[in-house]
This record gives sequence, C-alpha cells and structure tokens, in this order.
Amino acid sequence: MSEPSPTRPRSERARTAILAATRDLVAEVGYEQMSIEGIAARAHVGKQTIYRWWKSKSAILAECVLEGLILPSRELPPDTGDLRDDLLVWFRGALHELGDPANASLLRGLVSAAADDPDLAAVLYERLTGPQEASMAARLREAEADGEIDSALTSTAVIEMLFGTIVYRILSRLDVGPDLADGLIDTLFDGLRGAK
Amino acid sequence: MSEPSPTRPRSERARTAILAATRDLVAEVGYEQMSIEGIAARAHVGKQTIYRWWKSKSAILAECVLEGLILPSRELPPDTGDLRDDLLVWFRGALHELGDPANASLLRGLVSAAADDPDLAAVLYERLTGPQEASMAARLREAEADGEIDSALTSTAVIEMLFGTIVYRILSRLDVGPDLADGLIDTLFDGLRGAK
Amino acid sequence: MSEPSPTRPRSERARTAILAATRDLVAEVGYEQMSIEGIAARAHVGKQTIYRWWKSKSAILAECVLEGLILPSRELPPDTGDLRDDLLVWFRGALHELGDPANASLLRGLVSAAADDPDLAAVLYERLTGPQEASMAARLREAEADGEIDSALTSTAVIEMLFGTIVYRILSRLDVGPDLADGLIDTLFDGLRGAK
Amino acid sequence: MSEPSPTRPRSERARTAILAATRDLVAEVGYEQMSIEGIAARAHVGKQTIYRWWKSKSAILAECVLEGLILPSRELPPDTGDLRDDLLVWFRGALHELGDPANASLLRGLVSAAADDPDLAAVLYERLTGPQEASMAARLREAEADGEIDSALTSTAVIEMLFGTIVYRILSRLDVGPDLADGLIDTLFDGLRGAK
DNA sequence: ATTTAAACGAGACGGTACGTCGTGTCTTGCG
DNA sequence: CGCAAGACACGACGTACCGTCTCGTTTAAAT
Repeated sequence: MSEPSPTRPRSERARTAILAATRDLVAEVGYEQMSIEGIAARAHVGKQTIYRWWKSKSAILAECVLEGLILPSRELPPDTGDLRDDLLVWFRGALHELGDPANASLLRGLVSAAADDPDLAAVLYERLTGPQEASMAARLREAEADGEIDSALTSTAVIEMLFGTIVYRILSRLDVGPDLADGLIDTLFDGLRGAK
Repeated sequence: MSEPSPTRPRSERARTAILAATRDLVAEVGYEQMSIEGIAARAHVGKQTIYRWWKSKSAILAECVLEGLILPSRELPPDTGDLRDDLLVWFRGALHELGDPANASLLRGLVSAAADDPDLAAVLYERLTGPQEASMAARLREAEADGEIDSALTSTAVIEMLFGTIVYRILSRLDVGPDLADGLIDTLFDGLRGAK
Repeated sequence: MSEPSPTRPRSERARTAILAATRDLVAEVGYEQMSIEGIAARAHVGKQTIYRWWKSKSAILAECVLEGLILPSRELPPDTGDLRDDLLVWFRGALHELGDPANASLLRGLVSAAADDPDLAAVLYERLTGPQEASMAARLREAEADGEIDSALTSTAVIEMLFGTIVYRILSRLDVGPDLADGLIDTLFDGLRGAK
Repeated sequence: MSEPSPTRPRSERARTAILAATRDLVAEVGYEQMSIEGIAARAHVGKQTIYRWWKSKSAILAECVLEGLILPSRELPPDTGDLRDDLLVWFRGALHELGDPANASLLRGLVSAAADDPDLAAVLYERLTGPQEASMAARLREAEADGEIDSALTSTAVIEMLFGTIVYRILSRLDVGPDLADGLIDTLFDGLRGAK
C-alpha cells in the first residue's frame, strides 16, 4: 500500500562484496584488528555504503553468520534408533569441526564480538544450536517414549551443556580432542554414577 | 660486592591506582570501550607508566583478575559427606553470583578480552575454576571410594562442563536462574537415564 | 530534415527554485558552507537536475547575479550638470548599500567564489560596475568638453578606483562609512594638491 | 609566575614543515583545493599536530603570511625629496610584483581565504599595507609642510585607494600593467581636473 | 490520442576529506 | 631513573559532500 518514492535500489553487488570481504578479513586478521575501512577497501566500496546498511562491525558479521558465510552448520544425523549413538556421531563431528585451529580462532573472534552486541549474540548462538534444536527435541521425546532415557533436561539444556563445554574449552584454549566427546556423552546419559 | 645501581623503585601507588582505575572502567564502560588513555587519566598516571609495566590493555586486566580485584572466587563448601548436595550448594552460589547482571556483563567483557589474549585467558580461567579444582579432585576420589559415584570424568571435565554451561548461557544472554543448577547437577549425577 | 526528437523541456519551476535556494543559502550560511546537496534539498530538486544545467556551485551563483537575485544594481543619478555632485550622490548610495553588514558579508562570499571561477568573476564585476560604466563614460566626455575636468583617466579606471577602494575596505573588514565617499571624490577631482 | 607543569615542548620541526608544506601547496593547487590532510602528508606530520595548534586551514595560511613565507613585502623607497616620484617608483614595483600571474593567483587565493576568516584578513591586509603605512604617513606630513601637497586624505586612505585598485583588478582578472601606476598616481596628485 | 525520450525527484553508489579519538613512542622537568 | 604530563606520527573512526548512476514518474512535442 505504501509507495516509497521510487529510487535507486540497493546494490546487491556491494552487499555481497562487503560480506565476502568481512568473511575473509575476520579469518585473516581477526575480529579486533579488522577495520571497517579495511572492509570497504577490500570490497571496493565507499565507507558510507557500509554505514548506510549496517550500524557496526559486529552487525556485518551477524549478517555473514546468518548467510552461512562463516560458521558451517551441522544437522543431527539421521535417526538410527539409538539416540546415544547418533548424538555421539554428531557431537564428534561438531567437535572436530570447531576444534580445528582456524575455526577455533574464528569462533573466539565471534564470541568476542557477540560479547558486546546482543544482536550478534542472538544470531550467532541461534546459528550454532538452532538447526539441532528442533530435531533434538523430537529425538528426546521419542527416546523417552521408548524408555531409552528418563529425560530430566530439555533439548535446549542438553545442547547448551554440550556446546557450553566445547565453547568453554575453545575459549580457554584447551585442546578439543575427540575423546572429549565420549566422556561428555557418557556422563550425559549415565551420570557420574555410571551405567547400571 | 653488589652495588645495585641507584635507581628509583617502581611506584606501588601508581600500580595500585592503575589497577583500580581499570577495575572501575571495565565495569562502567566495558572492555572494548575502555582505553589506556582513559585508565591513565583516571589513575592520574602518565601513559608511559602503564606501557612501562604492561604490554596491553588485557594484561592489566589479567593482573586485576590475579589480584582478585574483579572476579570473586568461590571455594567448595566443607565436606558434609554428601558430594551431590555439596556440589549443588556450591553451584547454586556460583550461578547466583555470576548470574547477577553486573557480573554477567563483566564476565562477557573478560571473555571478550581473553578471546584474543592467551595470557589473560590462562589467568582468567584459572581464577574461575582453579580454587575448586583441587578440592573437587579429592572429593571425587572419596566419593568413588565410598561408592557414591562411578566416576567417568576427571574433576577438570566436571568443572568445565558446569562452568561451560554457565558461561555459555551468559554469553548467549539467556537467563541464568537457580533451577539451572538443579537440572545440571541431576544430569551430572544420574544422566539422562535418571536415578535408579 | 532536422528531426529534433520529442523531449521534455527544461523545468522553469526547478530552475527558479534552485536559484532562490542558492540566494537564500549564500546569505544564510555563506558561500563556503553552502553545499550543492543543501541547495537541492532546499529547492526540493534532485541533485542531477542541478548538475545537468550547471557545472559548479559558483556557476549557479553567477546565474543568480545575472538575474539580479543577489546584488542590487545602482544606476548613475540623472545629470544635474554637476558631475562631481552627481558622482558624490551616487557613490554615497553605493557605499551605504554595500556597507550594510549583510551585504558586506554577501559581497565577501561572492568575491571568494569569484576568486577561483573566472566566469563568475566576469559576471560579478560586470554586474557591479557595468550599469554605471556607459553613462559614466558619457558624463566624463561632457565634463571634459565643458572644461569641468581635464580627464586623465578612463571611465573604467575611475570606476575601478572607486569600487576597488570599497571592495578593499569590505574585504579587510574596515568600516565603510559615508565620509569615505567625500574623501574619495574630493581626491578624485582635486588630487592631493587640493582645489585651487 | 605560572608554572605549567613540565611537558614535551612543541616541535619546531613540525611547525616549520607544516608552514612550508602549506606555502607550497597553496601555490601548487590553490587555496580551495588544498586540504589539511594533504598538508599533513606533505609535511610528514599527523593531522592532530595540525589541529592541536591551528583551528583552520586559513589560520595556517595566516601564520605563513605572518612569517613572510608567502607574500613579499615592499617598503617605500628612500626619500628623494619628490614624494610623487617616490610613490610612482614604489607603486610600479608593487604592481609588477603582484601583477605576475603566479602572484596574482596566489593573491586571489589569499583573498578568498580571508573573505571568511577575519583573523586571516587582519593579518593579510596588515602584511600587505602595514610596512608602507608608517613611512607613508611621515612622507605625507613632510610633503604637506613643504607645500608639495594639500593633503585631504590620511595615509591609510591613500594606501587603500592604491591597493584597492590593484586588488580589484586582480580579482576581476584584468591586466595589471605598469601604465596603471602612472594613471593612478597622476590622478592621486592632480585629480581629474589635471595639473595646473 | 498515442507514442517517446528527455527531464524530473529521489537517493544509492565509489570516493575524498573532514575533525576526533586512541595507539604506542618520545621528550620535557621534577622528586 | 621513575614519574606526570603531554606532543608526536599514525591509523581508524563515523559524517558530510562530491559528482555519477540508476530507479520509476511526468510531460510536452511529434506522430
């Protein structure tokens, strides 16, 4: 209904170039050292074109994350009937991916950026956990119905615990080896009391 | 024999003022917005005095953390014989403390700073978990001997899991309520299968 | 043969609005601070419409001057038979007009603009002196014929001397009082030697 | 009496480099096209060093003028007893100098800059006329005593008339030939009525 | 009446320069 | 020689305009 007087449309070319430059720079020099001026230069774009559409460096990053330019996303594997096994497979994969030094470094940059930008935080953590969340909820319900587990935790809590641990290790710069996965999944299912 | 060339000793007054100014500023404006010039001005200190003794903003912060000026530390409570109960009490306290908005915000700043300063990271995470680690190890051993648990995890892993979850929630800006403690401790001990 | 393809004629509405906006802005904020964007906004006109017809800020100003929107023009008074008296009357009027602070300020802006635009310079100084020049030449010839003067200067030189002095005082921000007129006219006619 | 706490003194090296760069640039590209950034780059100086000591482009120019880096200054010639002749010699020289295209262009730039900076205006016009003013006053008094003239004008007025005319011709981009000097001096002494 | 092509208002674009802030280094005189 | 003060060269910030470039709409002359 509204008729915003006709004007030159936003340049998709510029938008894409900016996101790509940001993706490259954050990987090359890190979030803190990356400057908006540098992004503009790399993208052959005027600074104003950036400021026209984004309000901060972290907002550009948020869009990169949203577009999947930065963090890969990992779906839960197909249901094999054994939730514990499926989770283990999936979690090992996630660990392997995020544990790679380049990705670990990138993740630290993103966390740093998200630490003082709630909007980026929302996007980042949604991107990190979102894709798994829904199917995880369904699986937990099934497993509970099957008697495989007696769930005391929501899918959100499970995911937060797993990712929280990974992120914590990455932030504190501890190794993120594959055996971490086994220990966590074991504890998650059996608890410290161990399997009966 | 020794003839310590006549030299003026480092000013404790200046050192203290700098740390105090840093502590105040990081709380007031956040880590990113805090500048070394701002610290110098607030501490009535020349910039050179800062650069003479610290190599970066995060290094000052690291010293603040080391001196206990910033993060409170929480010891494990005395052993009542029931590890699960003791952990619950302790963890509820830690959650309460870190969940306070002011502390949460401060923690985000510290994490952000530590994300690209490994030295600060070491100090910060040591400060966060260190005091609990040793006694936790002892307790786990005892509990295992008593048959209370069948430990599959090291004390480090337990602590990382608990703190990882808190830190994750704080970073993602989710509420950190006291019930989180119960859920996590339950799962930690019983696993998803639940208590027998 | 010629087939002037059908086209929309230039909008007089836009042209007028642009000149008016320029006239207003140069008075309000001065030449340097006046921007083409500001003119476009004030005139509710697209920037392109300005760039289509004028090549610079000073060119718009030149057209304003040409249209008489900015500088008033002052003709020589009717011939009363006494050239000296006529000049005095006229010059006092010119001084009064240009000496008014608002006009003085405007004149400084115009001079500034003309200083690096020869085209504007031509228009501006023609506008300033042109109307008087022709009749001045005739009067000088008559006065010479009558023996009133023994002209050694062309009308151009006389005018330049008079306007030069006014402009100089305005540029150097000295007062331009009415007594300046008497002194100058006296000297112009009698010279430093004074009347016989 | 005041004791401004001891601090690093202003760098004469920087100050000089800035003035020299300004002098060069204003001649090379003109006042309008000269940027503070360009001055800083040419002088190998931080922009802040400029902004710390000068409040505008024209203020730097004013200091250049004050230091005699830009406009040459021309003293009145020694007294030969004939004021008219002395003035003629001096004025021809001034005309020759200012009439040189490079200097004319420079003068237009300075006038333009002075048009919206009263401080520069004061410095510029003082520099232009100041050195002559005092001796001119003395000469006029002597000449009057000798009966050479019957002065109706102050030294200031004489100088303004002469310089006003030159400046006016330079601004309006008319030729400034040597014969202009003769005409002006003739009129100045004899008036339009001519010599007796 | 329909066609048609330039003029129009709007405003996004790649740039340049602005004036400010913070960096890390340096240069003073004082204690 | 450490210190408070602060000037220095440098680089990035976020803003203002530059002159050019699309957009869809308007409009008057030539069909």
